[in-house]
Amino acid sequence: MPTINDVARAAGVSPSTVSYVLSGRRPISAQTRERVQAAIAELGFHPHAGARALASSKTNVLALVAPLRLDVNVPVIMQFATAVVTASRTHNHDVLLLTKDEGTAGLERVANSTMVDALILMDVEREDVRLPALRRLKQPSVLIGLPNDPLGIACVDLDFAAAAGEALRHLAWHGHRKIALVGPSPAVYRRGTTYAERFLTGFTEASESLGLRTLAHPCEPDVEGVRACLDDIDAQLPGATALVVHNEESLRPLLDLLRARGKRVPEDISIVAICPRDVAINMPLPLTSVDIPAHDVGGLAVETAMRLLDGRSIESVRLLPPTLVERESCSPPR
Amino acid sequence: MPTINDVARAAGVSPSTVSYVLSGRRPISAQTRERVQAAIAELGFHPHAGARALASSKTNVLALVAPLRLDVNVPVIMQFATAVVTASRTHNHDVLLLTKDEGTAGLERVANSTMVDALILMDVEREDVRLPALRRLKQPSVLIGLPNDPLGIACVDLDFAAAAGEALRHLAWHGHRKIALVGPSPAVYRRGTTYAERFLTGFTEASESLGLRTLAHPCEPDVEGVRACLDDIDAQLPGATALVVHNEESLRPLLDLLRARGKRVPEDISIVAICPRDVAINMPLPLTSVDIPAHDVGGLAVETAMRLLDGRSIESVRLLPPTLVERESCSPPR
DNA sequence: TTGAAAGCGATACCAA
DNA sequence: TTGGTATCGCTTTCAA
Repeated sequence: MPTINDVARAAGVSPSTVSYVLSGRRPISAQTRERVQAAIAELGFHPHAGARALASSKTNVLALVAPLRLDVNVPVIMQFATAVVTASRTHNHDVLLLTKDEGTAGLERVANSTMVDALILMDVEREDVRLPALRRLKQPSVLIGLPNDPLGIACVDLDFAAAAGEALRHLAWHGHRKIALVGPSPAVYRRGTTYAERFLTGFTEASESLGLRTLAHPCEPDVEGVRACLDDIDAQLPGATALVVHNEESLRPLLDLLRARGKRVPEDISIVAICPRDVAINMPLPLTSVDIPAHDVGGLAVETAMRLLDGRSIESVRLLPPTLVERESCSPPR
Repeated sequence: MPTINDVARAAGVSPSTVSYVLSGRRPISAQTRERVQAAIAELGFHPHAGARALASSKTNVLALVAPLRLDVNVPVIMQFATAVVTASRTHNHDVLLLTKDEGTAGLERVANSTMVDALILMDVEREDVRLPALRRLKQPSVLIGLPNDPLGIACVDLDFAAAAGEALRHLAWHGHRKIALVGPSPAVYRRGTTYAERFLTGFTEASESLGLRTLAHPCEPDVEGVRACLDDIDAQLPGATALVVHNEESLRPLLDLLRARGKRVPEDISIVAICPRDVAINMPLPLTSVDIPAHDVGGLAVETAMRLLDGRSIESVRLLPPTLVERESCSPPR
């Protein structure tokens, strides 16, 4: 492998000149630049990442901490990861993938050994034990999610409270007054990722301000769970004409069950789902939905990290406004 | 951040001694070791990854190239990734995540700039254009999958041909003679990942050697696709008493449809699925299945990379034997 | 506009 | 069993 010195020699310049051609941090005459670039191309020179990191104190690598369990919503996780990797590349950074189960130790390891310039964490919990450690690192971090006390750490996420508002407003506009929320499983609430409660809070508040009769019910994402959930809703909010479904995995069994019970969507019951676009589209009936914009959120996380790295200003908490897209699962109640 | 020199000074030894305490590549007296370790702990010393890489020509990082599209089987991809990261950590390596869409350029970038010691690639195609580039790299690579000409590159995967054999043998043992294969979508065959054809080949061969009447049919993984597939099977192999389903996403719609048509599983029709364990288990009816052992395959890929890195011998192609687990979807035909 | 040279922080060879 | 030190390949300051 040729080094910068080989290139310098071949081009008849000094190593520093080669470095400056590469980095553009100094004006170089067109002539010299061309000679250097020719030499680089000819020799097939590629700067050594480790040497660079050592000399410049920059790795051009971001750490991405993902929950690699299967009990969370895998496709959404994957979308975040894709977005983070893609966005990182546009900023000339690579991504080191860590699993959440390495916990605090993993973060400290990669940060303290200077493997990464910044960290991005997914699946952040209410009282996330990793936050104190993050605050101690010399690298900045960005959370995808919103813990109770984000002090000193940048956070980005969808505005789930507003998402609930959007969903209810849309249904209310159609004339629905009795609306039930099919929420995530109790396990999700217990686990302490705050998006579930933020959604619930938004749901409750919007319900009041819109003067609706509503019921919120958690739901296990299998056939039995959905059945139980629907039964409870029938019992506790009889005559409900619409559902807000904040539980991606429940959608299919839910639709199946409604069909089995002879309830047509949207004629007999309207549905607004909170889920990624492609999920909403690929249901038997295209669902009106509030998008979970994993791609945008991931991109924003990277953008935020970049700003942090070059000292630009950031908003410490950035919640993306939700977008509701009408499809075919909502109509006025009969 | 303290350096190795700080530690050396604090412990009253030379930097090289600290290095040897860290690496264990030289005998150190218990006394010295303790002094050094105390100094390390006290100062909170962490070796600088870049400096290490520069001096040792080892990064302790593996590249993992994943297809981060959503048109492939996302949960399985995720399982591979999890397995690779986890296994890497047990070998004291980290994982740099690349997307397949960066193509050959991405591989060359991270390899030539010495960001990684080895590469692991998923979603390898029959005539994968990346292979020639891989052969030119100074780092070794391991493929998850099996291209046409793997010459010089290590490959690991499930033995899909044997998996088909297992499935058919199990059904034949139950007494089935007319068996249809619900295969992946035509797009999968077209795309050129070879697992589909390897399975098909195994299916055909086992069918002959067992003297069965079989039909293989691709299947789009939505309701309409499954309906069309079942109709074709009814027409072309009337009286089939069992299905082998090598199409994870089709499983649910398939089961739904069979139920809708009044066909009970396994009383009226037996099913063997080829899919990850958890998918088979979480169906309405626990399915007898041949496991896709993503975790093992991922672990084996890392293991192979490690052997390659320290010059131990490897088998250039390693296909894991399939395991069939009996659950509740098979019985003798009526 | 360019060059010279001092680091960056480890490893590992050569000595003792 | 330990120490001294050249070396890895680049960046960046200081000088010209």
